[in-house]
Amino acid sequence: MSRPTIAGVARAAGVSVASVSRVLNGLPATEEMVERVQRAVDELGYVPDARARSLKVGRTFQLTLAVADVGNPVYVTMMRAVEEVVSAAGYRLVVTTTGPDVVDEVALVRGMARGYADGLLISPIRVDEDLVKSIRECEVPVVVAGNVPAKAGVDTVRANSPKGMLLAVDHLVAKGRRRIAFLNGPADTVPGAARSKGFAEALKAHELQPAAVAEATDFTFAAGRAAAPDLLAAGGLAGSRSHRRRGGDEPAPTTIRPTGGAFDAVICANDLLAVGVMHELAAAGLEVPADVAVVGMDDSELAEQSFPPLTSVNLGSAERGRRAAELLLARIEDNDRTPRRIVVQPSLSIRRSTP
Amino acid sequence: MSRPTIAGVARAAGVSVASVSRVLNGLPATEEMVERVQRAVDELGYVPDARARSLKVGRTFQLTLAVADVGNPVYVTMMRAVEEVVSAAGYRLVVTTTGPDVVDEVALVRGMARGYADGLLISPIRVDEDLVKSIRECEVPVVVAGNVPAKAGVDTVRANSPKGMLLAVDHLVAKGRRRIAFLNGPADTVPGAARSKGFAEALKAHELQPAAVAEATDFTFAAGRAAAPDLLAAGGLAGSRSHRRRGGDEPAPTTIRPTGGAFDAVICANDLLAVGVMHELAAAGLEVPADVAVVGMDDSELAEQSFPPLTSVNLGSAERGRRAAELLLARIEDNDRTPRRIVVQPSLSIRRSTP
DNA sequence: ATCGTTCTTGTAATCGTTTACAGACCAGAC
DNA sequence: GTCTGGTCTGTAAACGATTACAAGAACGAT
Repeated sequence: MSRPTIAGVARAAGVSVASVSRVLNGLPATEEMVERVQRAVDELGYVPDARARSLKVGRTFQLTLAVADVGNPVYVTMMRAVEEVVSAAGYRLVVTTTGPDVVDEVALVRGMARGYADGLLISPIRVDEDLVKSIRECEVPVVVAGNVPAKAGVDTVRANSPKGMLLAVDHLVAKGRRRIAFLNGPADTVPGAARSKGFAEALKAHELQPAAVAEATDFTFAAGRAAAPDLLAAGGLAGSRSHRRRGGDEPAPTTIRPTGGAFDAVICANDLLAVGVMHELAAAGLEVPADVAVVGMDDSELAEQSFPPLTSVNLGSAERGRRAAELLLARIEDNDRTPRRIVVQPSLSIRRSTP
Repeated sequence: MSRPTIAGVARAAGVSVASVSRVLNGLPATEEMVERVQRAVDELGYVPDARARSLKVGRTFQLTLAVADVGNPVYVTMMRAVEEVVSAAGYRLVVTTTGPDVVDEVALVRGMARGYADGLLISPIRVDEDLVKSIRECEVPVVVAGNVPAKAGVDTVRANSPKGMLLAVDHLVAKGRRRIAFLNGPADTVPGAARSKGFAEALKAHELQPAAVAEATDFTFAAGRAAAPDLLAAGGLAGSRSHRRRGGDEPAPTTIRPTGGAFDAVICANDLLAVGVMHELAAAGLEVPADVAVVGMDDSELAEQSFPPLTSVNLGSAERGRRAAELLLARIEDNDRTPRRIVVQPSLSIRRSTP
């Protein structure tokens, strides 16, 4: 036997479908009516069909969060924050994953027109013309967690990577490190580009030259490990298992060897890369932070789980999630409001991977 | 202007809605018809409404995966495997998160009757009568990744925790460890109960007594850290910063001190707990694996990311995800098949946290 | 008793699709 | 020329809810 419909309930209660619908939605009705309907509903175990309902009322009370890589712990922070806000507002949150390809994201955004959800929260890793276009034309409200051109005319919440980079460099310099290397993710991604620029600016602010720069093929642990040898080689540290050990708190020598020299600190574009690098540093016989200080970005749960715990730039992922969710709810409420562009300020979570 | 409907397309193409629907669904039509419809669709940017479609055909072509804790890396392994299988079959996967409370899970299962998806894949952390009942009565096919009574009459895919425990103990014993401690998660959970039983059996098989047992309040990193002091105290290792150091490969002394003695190995009910414990061991001045060997369970991405990399019991999360997804697809195909109960065999991923 | 309010309930249209059914058309066979 | 059979297309009825509108009931005021 198939599941009961509102017509079945109406029949069982001896009333009309309209009445059933009304009591179910809390519209005024006599006490007796409420009671009869309630009984029939309980008896049949009736549950209204969300598809039919949303077809009629034009809302699904679902929101979609699209993330590129479920394996990246920064998303769990963000997801938790988003979930909290939207569920408090009476929405269900469903998460879908796009691949690293921008075409998947475009397909997803276009697909929103099918009416899966009332809004979309997307954190694109790569952005191109197509994606911007699809977002602008999207049938449902979209907010982007990340950097997208203003002309897209869409609400955005983004991090301040350059400022975050500066915090990291400030900290390292204050601890006496001068030969700072940088491991980026793919530079053709939004965060990759931002962090690359930020790193250059931050070093310039301190009148330093980068000690070494490398680019991983992905924002993943494996890519971080794979890229580390290049970085070590560029820094003249490759295979230096016999690298001189210094006492923990003794400041690094101040002789600044510009680019190409050995480095005493490395900043990584996210925590996964940083943890990957730390593994390779250990394998090369280098100690963190004594020989090389390591700074990650995102301040994800992984940062405190790693060993040594990772000093990491907190780019406000929880706050970004929260603000983005709020923007989305506000836009669903009023689609004519002018798009906001929120920038969340970073902070530095200092842990033991830096002196 | 609102988004176009099939009627708008029909008007623009000068044909009937039925014809539009037919060409869109690839039913036979003349070449000219196909071409006219196609043109109108492209011109208007028409995208069919999934709600209306699924209301009529009774299928959404969506599958739901419900996980308890997005922060647990074991789920990313599983999620990836599930995603692969279901997307190959032409379904969208949406992920929702339940809390640690069984009432949330019951609500979710009941809610499936609203027609959000064609099937549900759930990995419940706690199971009670209500949950079993709600699963049995669920309107859409459900498969459970985890252990649920056979009388629930539902497809399940589960791990073999006792066997996995045995692999861990075998390995530790082979390396000369005899005083083995155990950090469990909450014992009132499905995995907690299974692992507790498995640990006891595995020790018995080797005629050993547990060196110490503790129970964390959750399967999380924080809970692992919080529970570690108890474990160390129970093992007489509390605050033993001056603990005697042994050479790395030298076997532990064979004097077996039964329960209450210091331990030289600890098995943790999942990887997060294990990493939490490793942090506390380090804080207590103990070295892994020289002083204490550590074994995790799940063999999640975190196991290889941790430092030292964590020896972990692979409970087959990827395979479980894959098999569970296949069962779900098969049941959607034919809801009358008799429920299968698949058990996935474990293996041991040996890394550097054990000698 | 009649009228006009107000409150409650039922009838039927609607949301955007799919699809059963019937009608139109055409070709070939007699 | 008529009939048969086969395509192809259009009309209209679902799917399961919400809701505008109308009708009926109750009740007090005149």
